[in-house]
Amino acid sequence: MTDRQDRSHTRIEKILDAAVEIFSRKGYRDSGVDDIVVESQTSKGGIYFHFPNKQAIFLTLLDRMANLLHSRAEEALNAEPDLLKKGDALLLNMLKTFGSHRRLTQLFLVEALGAGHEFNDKIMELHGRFSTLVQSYLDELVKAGVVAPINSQVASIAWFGAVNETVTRWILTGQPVNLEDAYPTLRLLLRRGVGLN
Amino acid sequence: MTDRQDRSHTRIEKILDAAVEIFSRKGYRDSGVDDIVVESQTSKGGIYFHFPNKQAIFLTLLDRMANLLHSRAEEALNAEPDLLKKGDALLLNMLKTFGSHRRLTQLFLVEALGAGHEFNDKIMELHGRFSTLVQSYLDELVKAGVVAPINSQVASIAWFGAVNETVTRWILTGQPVNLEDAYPTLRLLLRRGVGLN
Amino acid sequence: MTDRQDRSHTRIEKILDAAVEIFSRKGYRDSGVDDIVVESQTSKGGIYFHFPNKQAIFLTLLDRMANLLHSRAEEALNAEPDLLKKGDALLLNMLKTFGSHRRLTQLFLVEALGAGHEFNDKIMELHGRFSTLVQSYLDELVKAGVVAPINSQVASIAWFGAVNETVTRWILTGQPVNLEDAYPTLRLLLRRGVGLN
Amino acid sequence: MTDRQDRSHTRIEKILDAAVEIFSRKGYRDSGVDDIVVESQTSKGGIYFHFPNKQAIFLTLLDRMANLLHSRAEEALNAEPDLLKKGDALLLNMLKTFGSHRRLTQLFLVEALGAGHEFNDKIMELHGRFSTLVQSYLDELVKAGVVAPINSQVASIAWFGAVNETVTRWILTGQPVNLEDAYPTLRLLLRRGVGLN
DNA sequence: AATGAATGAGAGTTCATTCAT
DNA sequence: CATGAATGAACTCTCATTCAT
Repeated sequence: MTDRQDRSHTRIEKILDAAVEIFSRKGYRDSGVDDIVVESQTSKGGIYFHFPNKQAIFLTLLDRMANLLHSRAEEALNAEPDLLKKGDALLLNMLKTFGSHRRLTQLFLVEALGAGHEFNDKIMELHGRFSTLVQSYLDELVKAGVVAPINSQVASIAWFGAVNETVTRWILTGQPVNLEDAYPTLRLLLRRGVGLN
Repeated sequence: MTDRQDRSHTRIEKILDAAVEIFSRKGYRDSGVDDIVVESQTSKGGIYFHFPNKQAIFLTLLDRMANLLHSRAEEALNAEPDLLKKGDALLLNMLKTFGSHRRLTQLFLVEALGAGHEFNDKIMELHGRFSTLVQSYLDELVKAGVVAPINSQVASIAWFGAVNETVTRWILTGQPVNLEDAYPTLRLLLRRGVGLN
Repeated sequence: MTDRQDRSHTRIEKILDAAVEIFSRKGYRDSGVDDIVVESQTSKGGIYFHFPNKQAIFLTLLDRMANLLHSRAEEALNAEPDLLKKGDALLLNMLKTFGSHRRLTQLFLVEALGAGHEFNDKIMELHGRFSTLVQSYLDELVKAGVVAPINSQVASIAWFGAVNETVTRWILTGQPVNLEDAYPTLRLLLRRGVGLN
Repeated sequence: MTDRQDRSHTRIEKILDAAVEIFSRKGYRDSGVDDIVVESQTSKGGIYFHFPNKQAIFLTLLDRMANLLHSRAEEALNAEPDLLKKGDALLLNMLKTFGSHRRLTQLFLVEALGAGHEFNDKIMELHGRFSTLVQSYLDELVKAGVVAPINSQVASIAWFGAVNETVTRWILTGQPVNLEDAYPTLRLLLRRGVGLN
C-alpha cells in the first residue's frame, strides 16, 4: 500500500519535474505531452493516469509555486519582528524565492499567460494572493500610524508589479545576473513609495 | 495608383482591425487565421498576400501599439515644461492611452507574453522602450539635483512594472472600472519612490 | 474447494452481469473495460484473469443468450404435441424469451452485428441455430404433407428475419410496449406464409 | 466557379467512394480516417474540409443508399399498374437494388449498427422509410378488399425483416450467390403471408 | 486470485501555410 | 490581387492489454 503510494508519488514527481523543464523551455503551448513523456521517461498513458489532461499538470505546478512562494513569504513576515522591516524581509524573500526557482517562476509569471484565456482568472487569483499579503502589511503600517493613509489596494498591486517586472526581465533577458542585486534599489523605491523613512 | 494603394491600405487595415478583435478575444494561440478571415471578410490567400504569416500580423499590431504609446508619451513629456511634473504627465498619459485602447493594450501587455518564446525578445524590446524613457527622465532628475542618485535602470523597470500590473489587472478583471482612478495613488507612490517630495 | 469455485463463480457472474449492463447501455465499441470494472466492482486484473480479452466477455454473453433461447425454443417445441401448433408455440416462446431478457436480446440482435467484423461468423452461426430449428419444423410439415414443398432454408431465414426486425424495433424504439402484442399478427403472417390454413 | 464546383464535387465523390470501400471492408469503427485518405488519394485536411467529421461521411453514405433504394422502390411500385403485382415488383426491385450495391447495402444493414448508439434513431428512421412503403401498399390491398384486414404496421415490419435477414445473410456469408435466387420463395411467403392467393 | 499503475499504438481532429485558378 | 480548396505534420487524449506486487 505504502509501497504503491510511494511509487505513485515518485512517478508523479518525475512527471512534474519533467513538465517544469519542458514548459519553461518551450512554453506551455509549444510543449507537447510527448515531450513530457520523453523527459520524464514515463509513458503517455502513465501521465494520463495521474493527470486528467495537460492543463491539470500545469495548474498543479502553478499551485505549487504559489504555495511555495506564499508560505515562504509568510515565514519571512513572521520571522521579522520589527514592523518597519517586515516589508524589506518580504521583498528580499520574494527575490530569493524567485531567484532560486527560475523555471517555476517562469511558469508562474510568463507562461501562465500563454496557456489560454481560461487561465486568466487563475493568474489573477495567484497574483492577488501576493498583493493581498502586501496590502495587509500596508494596512498594518497605516494602523500603526507609521505611514499616512493610502489606497492600499492600488499600492499593493503596484508593489507586486514592480517586483513582477523586475523578475520577468531577469527571466527573459538574464539581467540582472543575480536577481538579488535589484534588492537595494527596489527596497528604497518601495519603502519610500509607501511613505516609510 | 492611389486607388490601388488605397484599396490595399484598406484591406490591410481590415485585416489588422479584425486581428486585434480576434487576438484580444481569444488570445494569440487560440486565434485561427480563419477567424481573422471571417472577421475581416477577406480570404486566406488575401491575408497571406499581405502578411507572410500569423506572427507577422501580431508583430505589426505590437509595433503599432508601441509606436502609439511611445509617441504619446514623448508628446506628454515635451508638453510639460516643468521637470518635476513631467513624470506625472507621463504616468497620466500612459493610463489614458492604455485606458482608451483596451484591446491593443491587452495584446501589448498580456497576449504578447503568452504568445510563445519567439516573442520574448520583442516584448523585452518594447517594454524596454518605455522603461528607457522613464530612465532618461530619472537621470535628468538626478542630474538636476532634485533627487538623490539611484540605480535608474532598476527603478525605471519597477516604475513600468507598477503601471503594467495595474493595467493588466484592469484588463483581466475590469478593476478599477476607470483606469485613471488609479492615478492618484500611483502618482504618489512613484513620485515618492524615486525621491520626489 | 467448493468455496473457491463459488467465489470464482460469483466473480465471473458479477463481471458478466456488469458487461450486459454496460454493453447494452453504451454498445460494444463504446464500452470500456474500465466501465465494466466499475460496474462489477472488480478490477482490471481480475477481469483479465477470468477472460482473455474484451471480445471473450462479449462472446460468452452471446453464447449464453443463444443457449437460453435455444433451450427454451426446444422445450416449447417438445411441449406442444400438435405438429400444426408447434410453430405458434415456438413463435410465442421466442417473443416471450426476448421480451423478458431485453438487454441480452439487445446484445444478441443489435450490438453483435455492429461489434465488428470479427463477430460476423459468430452471428451467422447463432442466427443459423434458430433458422435451422425453424427449417426442421418446416421440413416436418412438408413431410407430413400438411404444407406444400417449399425452399425451407430461405423460408426459415425469412421467418427468423421477421421476428428479428420486430424485436429489434421494440428494443430500439420501445414499440410495441409489450412485445407479445405483435404475436397475433406475426402468427397469422408466418402461418399463412408457409402455407398453413 | 463551375470549375471549382466540379473539382470540389469530384473530390467529394472520391472521398465517398473510398469511404464505402473502407467502411464495408473494415467496418465503421475499425476504419480510420487515414484509411480513407489513402484509398481516396487525398489528404486528411482535404477530407475535413469537405466533411465536419468521420460520422458525417458515414451519414452521407447512409442517406445516399436510403435515397437510392427509396426512389427505385417507388419507381417499381409506380411502373407496375396491377395492384396485386405491385408487392412482387417491390420485392424483386429491392433484391435487385441490394444485390447490385453490395457494399452500400452492407453499410445500410450491418455497419450502421456498429457506428454507435447515436445512429440508432437514424437506423430506425431508414428502416422505417421502407416498412412504411410496404405498409401503404398493404393498406391499399385491404382497402381494395383483396385481402382481409391486418395490422399493417406489424406486418410491414415483418415483411421488411424477412428481406433484411435474407440480404444480411447474403452479405455476411455470400449465400445465396445470387440474391435474386431468393425471390421465388420470398415472394410466395410474403404474398401468402398477407393473404394474397 | 486480485490489484491498479503503467504501457504505447493509434484514434479523430486542427490549423498554419501553400498554390492552382 | 484575391480566392478557397488542399496539404500534412502535429496535437491531445483513449483504451485494450500487461505485469510487478
